Amino acid sequence: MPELSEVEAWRLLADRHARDQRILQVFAAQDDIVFDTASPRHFSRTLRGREIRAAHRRGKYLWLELDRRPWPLFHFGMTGSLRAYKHASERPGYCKAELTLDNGWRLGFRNVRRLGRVRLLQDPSSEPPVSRLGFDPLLDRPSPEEFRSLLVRRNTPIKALLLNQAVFAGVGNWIADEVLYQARIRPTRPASKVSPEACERLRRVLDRVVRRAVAVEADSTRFPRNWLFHVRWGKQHARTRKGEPIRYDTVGGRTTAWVPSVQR
DNA sequence: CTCAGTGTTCAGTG
DNA sequence: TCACTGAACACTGA
Repeated sequence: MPELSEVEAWRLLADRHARDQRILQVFAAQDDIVFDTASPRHFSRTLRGREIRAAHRRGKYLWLELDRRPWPLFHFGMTGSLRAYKHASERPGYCKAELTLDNGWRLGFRNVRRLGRVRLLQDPSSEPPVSRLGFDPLLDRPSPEEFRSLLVRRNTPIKALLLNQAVFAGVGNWIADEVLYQARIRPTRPASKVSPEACERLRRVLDRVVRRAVAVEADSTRFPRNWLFHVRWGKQHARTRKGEPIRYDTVGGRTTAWVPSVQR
């Protein structure tokens, strides 16, 4: 699930439930893949008793600002999520970390495929991996010139460039397909060959799609009806709402849903 | 049983 | 060193 809008929705969830709350208890699963640097035991001991000041996000990374460093950083991988609930009995399956707060709420980090990560860092915003991220479409508003400069001298397909977190932080497979469809650009088009007009459409569409998805807290049932999102997994013979046939190809190493009659 | 998936990293190539 | 590609990682559900 986790692209920019989902992670932003979880940031809001964490911020609402945990801001100015003390961490009374920590559960950390025995999992040295998800806890790839700080051990579960070290994670628990470090966080217990701390107070949460705020939740932050950049790209697909989420971290908590505490009253004392280090701070926890979360990445959700392909199948992670964050949940809030009140009782241990509601702890979701594949829960890798859970914080119990003094207001009674619990925050649970779930990760089925174990491609997600939990780390402890002194200053997540200024050190890798967050410091290596490119512009974040929600936090940063690049000018047309700045945006255009991201595409020049790039020979990779525009779809692959959109997935590059060092360039477009937070854009994942569905956002990339959605914005290319709405901006009417072929996913395979080399980034440097995207025309200035198409580049400007892309900038505006990316801004609009991300803001809209965040405005409904990433609830896809509330995405506008004409978005490709709703039909992109219809698979064979899938069509847009207007009846345009959807095609599936691998671009940038990922399955790409696109509409040849619209994206030229 | 096989395969794909809302992601990232790293080895290998040019 | 840089840009880029494709496989590996891990596990569930179709």
